[in-house]
Amino acid sequence: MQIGEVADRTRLSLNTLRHYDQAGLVVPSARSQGGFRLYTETDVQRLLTIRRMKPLGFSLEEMRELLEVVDRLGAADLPVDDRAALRDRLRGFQRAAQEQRDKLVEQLSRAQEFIATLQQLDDEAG
Amino acid sequence: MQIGEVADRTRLSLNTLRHYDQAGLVVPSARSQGGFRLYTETDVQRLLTIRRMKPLGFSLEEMRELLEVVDRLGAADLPVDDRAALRDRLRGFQRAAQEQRDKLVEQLSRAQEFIATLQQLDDEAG
DNA sequence: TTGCTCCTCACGTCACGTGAGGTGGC
DNA sequence: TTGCTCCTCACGTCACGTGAGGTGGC
Repeated sequence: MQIGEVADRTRLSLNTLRHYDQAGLVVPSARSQGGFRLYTETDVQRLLTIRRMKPLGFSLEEMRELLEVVDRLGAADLPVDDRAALRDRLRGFQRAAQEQRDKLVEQLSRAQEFIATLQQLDDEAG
Repeated sequence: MQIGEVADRTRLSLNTLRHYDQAGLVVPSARSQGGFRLYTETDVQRLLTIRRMKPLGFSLEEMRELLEVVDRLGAADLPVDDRAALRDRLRGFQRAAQEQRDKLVEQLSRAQEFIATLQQLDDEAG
């Protein structure tokens, strides 16, 4: 799949996709002879996951780490110690994600208040 | 009120306050002899309003414009034409705010899904 | 061959953050 | 006088956006 189709499917810009490639967040699985980025279905799923994470305010580097942890946890034969360490890191991300979600909820309700204030102002000006 | 107290009350950083000053978004009402920024209660209220708007993703310039419209609508003697024009601009901002809020709500639910996925992964790894 | 898609620099932008070096004010 | 708060540059950063000039591929 070329970058254009991926951009359409993920609603991410061409530049964003190139930026994620350069940042090592989602490196396309292959390149064509001419150097065109070639994405697999798995790559696209990864990008969609990233899009879900974005509102939680993680940096690209943090998202890269989280995805790495998730990938490695998926591996079949993993030493028990490694698995435990990975789960600890995963829990750290979980906590951060939940805190960020709580903040988002609060921001949303403040934004809601603000919108109500605008409405009131409009009514008054009528 | 000096910048430090304002930072505490608004939970905005010193740098952010200076940046808003330079951007013309909230210019402190006065300066001390020595050049210290002096904020009034009105300035602080303005900053709190901005904090409410921030999640809606407006640029500093757009927030500046919106606040100007709101301020000018508050004026007592305003030609009818001006008032109508200001209300039009206000409605534009209202629409943008509502759209942004809708997007935020959607992002939040996607983030929620993501958190659930993380939880599931953690459970499975147990 | 044409035209659409893609490529890599390189520089710009937005909203700040981070020192460095210096001064104000109770 | 001391120490804490504040000041202005100037440069850095993060996540991209925006051309410029060139090439790939059906």
